[in-house]
Amino acid sequence: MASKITLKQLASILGVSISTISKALNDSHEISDATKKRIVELAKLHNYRPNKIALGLKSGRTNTIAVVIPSVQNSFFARALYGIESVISQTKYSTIVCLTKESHDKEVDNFDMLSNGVVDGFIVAVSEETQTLEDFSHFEDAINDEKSLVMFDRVIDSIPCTKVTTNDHTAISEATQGLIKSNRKNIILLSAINNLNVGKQRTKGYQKAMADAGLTPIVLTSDRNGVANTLKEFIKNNPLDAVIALDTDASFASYKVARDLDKKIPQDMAVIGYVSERMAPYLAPELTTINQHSYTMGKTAATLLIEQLENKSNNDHSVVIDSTLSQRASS
Amino acid sequence: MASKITLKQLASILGVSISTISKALNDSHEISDATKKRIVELAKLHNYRPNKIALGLKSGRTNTIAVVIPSVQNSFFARALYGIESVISQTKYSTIVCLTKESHDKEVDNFDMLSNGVVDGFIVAVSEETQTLEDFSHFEDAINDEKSLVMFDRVIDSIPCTKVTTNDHTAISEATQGLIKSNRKNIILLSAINNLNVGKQRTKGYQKAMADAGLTPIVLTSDRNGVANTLKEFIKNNPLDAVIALDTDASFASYKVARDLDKKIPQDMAVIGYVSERMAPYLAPELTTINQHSYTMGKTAATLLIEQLENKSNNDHSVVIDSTLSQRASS
DNA sequence: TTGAAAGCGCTACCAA
DNA sequence: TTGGTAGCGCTTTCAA
Repeated sequence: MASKITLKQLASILGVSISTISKALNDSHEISDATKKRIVELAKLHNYRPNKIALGLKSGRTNTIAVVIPSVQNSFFARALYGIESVISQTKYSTIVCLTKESHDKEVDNFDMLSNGVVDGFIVAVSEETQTLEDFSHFEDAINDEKSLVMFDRVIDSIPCTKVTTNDHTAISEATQGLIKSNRKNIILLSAINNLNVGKQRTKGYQKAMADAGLTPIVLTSDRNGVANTLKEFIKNNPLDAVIALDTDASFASYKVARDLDKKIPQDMAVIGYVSERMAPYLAPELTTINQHSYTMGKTAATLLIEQLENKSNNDHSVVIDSTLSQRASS
Repeated sequence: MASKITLKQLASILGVSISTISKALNDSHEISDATKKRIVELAKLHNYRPNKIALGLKSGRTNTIAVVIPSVQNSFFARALYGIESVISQTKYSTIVCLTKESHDKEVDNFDMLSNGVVDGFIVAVSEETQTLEDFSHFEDAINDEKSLVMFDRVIDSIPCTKVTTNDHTAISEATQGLIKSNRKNIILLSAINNLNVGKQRTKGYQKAMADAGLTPIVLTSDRNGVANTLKEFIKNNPLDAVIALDTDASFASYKVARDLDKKIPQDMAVIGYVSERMAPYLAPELTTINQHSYTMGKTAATLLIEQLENKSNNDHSVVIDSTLSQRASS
């Protein structure tokens, strides 16, 4: 069946006016049941679907929202996206996903591209580069364009919009305190993401807890590939009885180094890490993690955006989702 | 700065006609350099951006393509998406990502929603339910609507469109043969994805290799959570010297069971699995994997779609990306 | 109960 | 070199 039939064509087939067709299909009371029926039947026969673009032009709204995130390979964002999608798909809205790869240019491009009539709102986790450059004009433009905007996880305080964050800082502080309470003294922090703001935030939580306890914080940073060696070199020359690993690579690397150097987890070396809840039980021993509840964060961000879109309430409130410690055998 | 300025407004500010503005902004030779300059300056001042929706209505094309995939939590699709995105973002096109969660309804909804003027083409990995129900009318409709269509990984043979697949069947056959050659006799296949067609395809490759060698194939299936126990129970009552694990959960579970039962990998039990190339080296011993080159598959699918979009060549050809064995220490 | 016409923002054809 | 106008597909007054 050749598709792509328009109101106009339908009208000429039936020999009625376009507006009659339009009204009938929208079940207007202005149209008699008889003609309504004829029209609906013909439309069904031809598999008529209203052209979304034309509707968008007319109404100024497209019922589409954009999710702009750095990556989808990172399990945090993958799961957050899942949460977002599960909310949006229950509504009349659909989702555009854009990946920035932490690039400011890409982020700006996406906003430019989508702001002009393509989407009604944005859910964004701000790219690293944008945070570094402190160039936020694309966000301001979007707000001026009367787009709804929700930031999650990576947020910019100075932009007036709804924000969904996690209290990472606190969670990691508490985790550190827990380690201290169980008599660990040489607690180091291992990170393959200290180029990222998130990494720095988490680091602060650790440093504060250590300082409060009168202990010296030690932060080991590296890139993804070098993280295992960085830790290994450190252990060879320094005492260590606990590691807090800031990301998946650092977490797995800690286990690898423990094996290589014949250190028992948690006896010789406790480990607390960031790994998806699905993965954690597969490690031996099972890894104690800091759970950021990515799915919930995504759902929350989406719910808030939808509310804003519907009420047009120019809301600018913040929600904090508590990160929690998932205690397992490694600490 | 209030945005959302239109040609019409620009025209009234400058006291010229809309078409003059349009032409000037498109750098038409019909317009004098002087007025062109005035207009471009004003446009820049007001941060004018053409309305994408209006352009779409006019041209019948939107320069947007949809990627319709089951999930993004699965590292295969996450990486494939990365490949797709890296190609698309080099072009004038942008990407809409839709997640079907293996649901036929969601897949059909997405196609319905996007076919009417929203996107120019589709890249799709067919959902499991669609394969089971064998209801492919949404693909046919899309083709009738003259949308470009590329399927990857999960493809439907009977639909005339470009396809990018992998020769999983062969790769796993060869892996099995390798195991046999190194004198493994009791090789079992472990799968948490045998509800999926992909799983069944892979299983066939294993079965064929075993049968060819005169060995009895043994297929252990389970869901994600039960997979470790399924293997454990089997080992307690049966001889086993190699495991081929069809998915990430089965792969990790094999390691867990080996630890629990004090089996050495690969001495007592060889393991070949499906795990992202990033993860494999973290396992002890490092896991031999079947690498599907997800990134390459994504890039290829996107490249083919773009070509089709540009040439309007109604291409219907297939590309096979070889899966390869990444030999590591576990086998 | 039905239809004609305007208009969403833009491009392109044809006149001036 | 510039401007008027039609039209993309649709909704929505206002008239008939």
